[in-house]
Amino acid sequence: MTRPMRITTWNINGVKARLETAAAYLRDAAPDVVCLQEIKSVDEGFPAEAFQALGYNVATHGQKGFNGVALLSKLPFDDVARRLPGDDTDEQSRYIEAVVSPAGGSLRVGCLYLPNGNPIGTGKFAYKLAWMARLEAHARAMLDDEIPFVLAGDYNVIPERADAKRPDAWTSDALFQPESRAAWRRLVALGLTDAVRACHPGPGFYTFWDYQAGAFQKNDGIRIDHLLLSPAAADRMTAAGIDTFPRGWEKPSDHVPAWVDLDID
DNA sequence: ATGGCGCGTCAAACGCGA
Repeated sequence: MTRPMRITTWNINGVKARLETAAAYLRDAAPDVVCLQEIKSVDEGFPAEAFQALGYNVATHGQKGFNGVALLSKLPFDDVARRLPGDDTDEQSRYIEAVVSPAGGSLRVGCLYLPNGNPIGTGKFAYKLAWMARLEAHARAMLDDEIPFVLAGDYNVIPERADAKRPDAWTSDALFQPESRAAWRRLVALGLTDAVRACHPGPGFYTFWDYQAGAFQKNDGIRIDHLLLSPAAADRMTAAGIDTFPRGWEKPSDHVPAWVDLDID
């Protein structure tokens, strides 16, 4: 029995500040494909060599100071796209996708950093909702073309009350607004599978804990990093989970890795 | 209930995140 392909998403909150932490995790967990968000680096400043030394091919879509996403893959990839379709004026680096082709069939992997959207009632929240509509249209187009895919990243959406330790603390936050949650539900309703939720039905699974107020020590977390699978990808899912332990390391990101295993070797 | 952090930019506070 061959090892399944593991796809991991991780908002690392600054690739340079997190290089040692990320390398230690990747050496140990050895995911096949990694979607990184908030690299906070331009492409030329991304430490690609450090990841290549761990056996990864690297593609980045960086930006100075903020945002920025990257794809790492042990298998070669092609058809790299660095924009989410639907708005040619969007200057923020929040999306990169590529096609990886294990023996069992090719898979398109989209790595996304969905806008935070705070504070609500501003252009930032409108941008979040517009971005989600573009993501939905893109997912719909891939489904229409019968392309197997995984859309993985920091969605900045708390889907349900069970996805927060203290849901009432988030009611006025863009991450838990009815409009944000409705847009998430529309995405799922296309026929996509929330991998971690499908494998872990209960509460208490979080991917983010604020740096402040000892949130991690109190397990005062939220689940906002997700992997959505197309039907064909979901048929191949063997496991999914969240690796909480890097949050307890020195100089951690405020997010932790979430992953899915697909049997498509 | 409250206060509480960290990163990048740039060289002191400030924007931004969630």
